[in-house]
Amino acid sequence: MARRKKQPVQEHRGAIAAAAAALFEQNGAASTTMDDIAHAAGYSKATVYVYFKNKDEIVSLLTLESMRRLREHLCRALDGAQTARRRYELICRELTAYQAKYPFYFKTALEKIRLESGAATDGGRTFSVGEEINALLASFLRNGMERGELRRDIEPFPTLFAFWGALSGLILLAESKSEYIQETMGMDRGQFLSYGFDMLYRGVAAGSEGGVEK
Amino acid sequence: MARRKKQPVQEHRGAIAAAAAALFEQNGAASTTMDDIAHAAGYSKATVYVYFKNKDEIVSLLTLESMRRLREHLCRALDGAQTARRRYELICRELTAYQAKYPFYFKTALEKIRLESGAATDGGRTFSVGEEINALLASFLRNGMERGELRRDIEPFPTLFAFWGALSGLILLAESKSEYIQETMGMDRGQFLSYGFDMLYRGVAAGSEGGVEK
Amino acid sequence: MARRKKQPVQEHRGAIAAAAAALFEQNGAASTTMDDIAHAAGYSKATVYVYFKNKDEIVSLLTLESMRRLREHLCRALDGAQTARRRYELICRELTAYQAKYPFYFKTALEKIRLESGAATDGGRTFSVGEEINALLASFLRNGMERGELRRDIEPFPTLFAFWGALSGLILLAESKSEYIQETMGMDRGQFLSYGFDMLYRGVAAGSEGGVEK
Amino acid sequence: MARRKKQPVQEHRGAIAAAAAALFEQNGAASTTMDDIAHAAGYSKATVYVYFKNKDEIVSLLTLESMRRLREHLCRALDGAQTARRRYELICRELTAYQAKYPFYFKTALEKIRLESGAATDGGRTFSVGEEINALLASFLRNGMERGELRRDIEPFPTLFAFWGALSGLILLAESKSEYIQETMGMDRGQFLSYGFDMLYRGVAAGSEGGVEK
DNA sequence: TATGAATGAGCATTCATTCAT
DNA sequence: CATGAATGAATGCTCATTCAT
Repeated sequence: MARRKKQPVQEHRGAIAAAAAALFEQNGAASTTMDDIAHAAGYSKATVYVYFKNKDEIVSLLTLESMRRLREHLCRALDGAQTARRRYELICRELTAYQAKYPFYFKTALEKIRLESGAATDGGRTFSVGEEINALLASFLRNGMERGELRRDIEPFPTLFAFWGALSGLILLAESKSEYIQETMGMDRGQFLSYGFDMLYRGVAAGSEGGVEK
Repeated sequence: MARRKKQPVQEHRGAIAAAAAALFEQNGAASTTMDDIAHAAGYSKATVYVYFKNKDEIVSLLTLESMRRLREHLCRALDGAQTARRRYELICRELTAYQAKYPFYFKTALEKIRLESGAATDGGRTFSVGEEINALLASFLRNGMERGELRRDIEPFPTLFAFWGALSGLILLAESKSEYIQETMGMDRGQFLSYGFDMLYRGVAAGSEGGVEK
Repeated sequence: MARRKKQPVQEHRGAIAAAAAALFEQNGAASTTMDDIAHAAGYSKATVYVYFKNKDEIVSLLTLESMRRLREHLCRALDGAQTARRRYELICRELTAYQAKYPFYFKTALEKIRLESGAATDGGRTFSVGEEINALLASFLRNGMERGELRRDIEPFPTLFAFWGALSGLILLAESKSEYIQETMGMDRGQFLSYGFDMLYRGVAAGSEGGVEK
Repeated sequence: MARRKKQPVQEHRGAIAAAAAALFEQNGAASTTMDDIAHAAGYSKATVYVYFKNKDEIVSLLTLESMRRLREHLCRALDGAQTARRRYELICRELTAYQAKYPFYFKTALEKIRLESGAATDGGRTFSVGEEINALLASFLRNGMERGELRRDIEPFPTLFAFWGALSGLILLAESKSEYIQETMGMDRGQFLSYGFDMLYRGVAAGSEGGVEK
C-alpha cells in the first residue's frame, strides 16, 4: 500500500536530477540555482525541496550515479576482451564514449575519484564505488602482468593511480581543447586521444622493459 | 607624461593582485569577495574598482601571471640541462615545485591551458604565453628526438598536448589524494609523482620503440 | 445522526491538540510547524487541516483548554479550605504546581487572561472561562473580607486584577530566573515563591489595615 | 579625520534602530522582517546590513537601550525623594510613564531582566545594566528599612525580585487590559495601577509587621 | 473522510557593482 | 585619484495552506 505510492517519488527525484544534471553540464553545479533546477524540471522550488533535502543532496546523487555509470562502463570494457592490450583499448574507448555522452558526469566522477576521501556524499556509497573502480583497474593491471603483456616491475597501485591521473587529464584536455587541437594539428578528438592512449600504454607495456636508464 | 602617471597604476594593480592571489590561494577565487581583496590590499572596495574593472579582470591578470611564472619555470628547466632525460626530470621537478608553492596558480594555469580558447582573458596575452609554453615543450621534444633520446616516430604537437594533459592530471591527483596515497601505498607525494613521471617518460623514450604492436 | 458522527471528530481534534500541546511545550508555538504536529499526531498534514482550519485554531483550542484546566485547579484550591489564609496558600500552591507541570499552558493562559479582549479565540469561550476564573477569585476575596481575614477596605475587582498581574509576574520570573535566584540567594524556586506569595498576601491581609498612610 | 566620518554611522544606526523599534512595538520582533525595517527606515535592505551585522544585532541594541533607559528612569526616581514611601511612588510613576511611552522597550527590558542570564546580547553590557538596576532597587529597600519605613524582617534580594515580578506583571496587565478594566471597574489605567502599587507596598511597609500569622 | 502532492510568498543574508563627492 | 555609501539581484531554504482524488 505504501509501496505503490512511493514509486512516483523516485520518478520525481529522477526528473529533478535529470534537469539538474543538464544544467550542471552547462553552467556547473555552483552556478546552477535551485530555482533553475525547479524551473527546468517543471516544478516549483518548494517542490524540489520535497524530493531533495538539499542542493547538496542533488549533487551527491548525481555524483553517485556518475560513479556507478563509470563503473559499469569499465566492467563492460574488462569483460569484453582477454588481452591486456585489447582491454586497455576498450577501457579507453569506454571512457571516451562516456565522457562524450555525459561530460558533466565524467568530470564529476573524476573529481570525486580525486577527492573521495571527503565527507560521505551519499552515505559513503560514492566512496565504495570509487574503491570498486580502483579494484577493477588493479585487477586489469595484475592480469596484464601475469599474461606477460605488461611490465613485471610495475606496482599495481601506484601505476593505477598514475594512470587515473594521466588518463583523466588527457581526456579532459582533449575535450576542452578539441577545437584547438583540430585547428593546429588537423586531428579530431578521437585521433588525438588514440595517440595519447598509445603513448600512455607504452609506459607500462612489457616491451619497454629496461629500455630507459636513469 | 602619460608614462609617468602609469607607473603608480601598475603598482596599485600589483598590490591588489598580490592580495587577491594570496586569498585565492587559501579559499579559491569564488569564495573570495571583493571586500576581502580590498581589505587585504589596504584599499577601499571602490578603489579596487578603479584599478580593475571587474573581479574577473583580477582573476584574468592572476591567470596571466601564473602562466608567465610557469613559463619561467619551464625555461629554467630546459636551460638547466642538455639531455632530454635530464631536462624531463627538471621539467617535472619544476612543475612539482611550482604546484607545491602556488597550488592555486598552478591549477589556474592548467585550467587556462586547457580552456584558453575562450574569451580573451587579458588581452589575449594569456593565450600567447600558452603558445610560448607549447613552443618551449615542442622544442624540448624535437631536441630529444634529434639527440636520439626520444622515439623518432612521435609527433611533437600531439605528444606535447598529450603530455600536458597527462602531467597535469597526474600532479593534480597527487595533490588532492596525497593523504590517500600515503595511507594505501606508503608513498609520499614526491615518490608517487616520480613513479608516475617515469611511467610517462617510458611512453616516449627511445628504448620503447617497436616494443608495442597493435 | 449528527451526534454520532461528531464524536470521532472530537477525538481526532483531541489527538491533534494533544500532540500540538506537547510540541508547543517543548519548542513554543511559533517554532512548531504544522508538519511537526501532523507527524506527532500520526496524521497527514492535510488531515490536520480537516480538523482545524488554521494553526491558530489549534493554538486557540489549547489556550481554552489551559484556561479550563487553570479554572479547575483554582476550584480545587478554594474547595480545599475555609480560611482565606489557607485558601490563598492552596491557590498559590496550585498555580505553582500548574506552572511546573504545564509551563507553556500556564504562560498561554496568563497571556490570554491579559489579552483576552482580543478576537474571539475559540468562539468566546476562552473569554467566558476567564470571567469564571475572575468570579472565583472575587468570591474568594469577598469571603475573606467577610471572615475578617482580609482588609475591609479593599475592592474585590481591582484587587483581584492586581493580584493576577502580580502573581503571574512573580511566577513567571521565578521560573525564568530560577537558576539566577538559586545562585545569588541560595533559594530554590519554591522558597522564593513562598516568600513572594507572603509578601503579596500582606498587602491584603486584615492586620495591615491602617498601617500605611499616604 | 576618521572620526568625522564615523559620526554618521551612529546616526544611520540610530535611524534604523528607531524604525525597528517602532515596528517591533507593533508586531513584535519576530514578525518584523529586515525588509520592513529597511523600508521603514528609508534604506534598502542591503544598506541595513551595512550598519547591522544581523537582525539579532538590532534586537540586542534595542534591548540594551531599553535597559539603559529604564535604569535612568529609576535613578531619577530614587534621586527625587528621601522617604521610602515617596521614592516608591516615584519609582512606580516612572515605570508607568516609561511603559506608556515605550511599551515595546519596557516589555523587552522586563523580559531581559527575567532572562538576562542568556548569551551576551550586546557584549554583556545588557547584563551589567540589569545588575545595576538590581543594585539600585536593593539600595532603595535597604535605605527604607534603615529609615524604619519598611519592615525590618524583609530580605532585600528576594524582596527585590519578588517586587520586580509583581510590578512588571501588574503594569503589563494594566496595559493589555486597560479597556477591560475601564469597562468593568470604571477605573482608568492610572487609577488601577495606583491601587495595585499601594497593595504591593503594604506587603513591605513597616506597619504591616506582625500583622499576619501563618 | 483522508491524504499525497504541490506551491506561493517569504526570509535572512550576501556580494559585485555603481556613483556622488 | 580615492572612497564612503548605497543597493539590486540573487540564493538556499521554510512553511502554512490548498486541492484533486
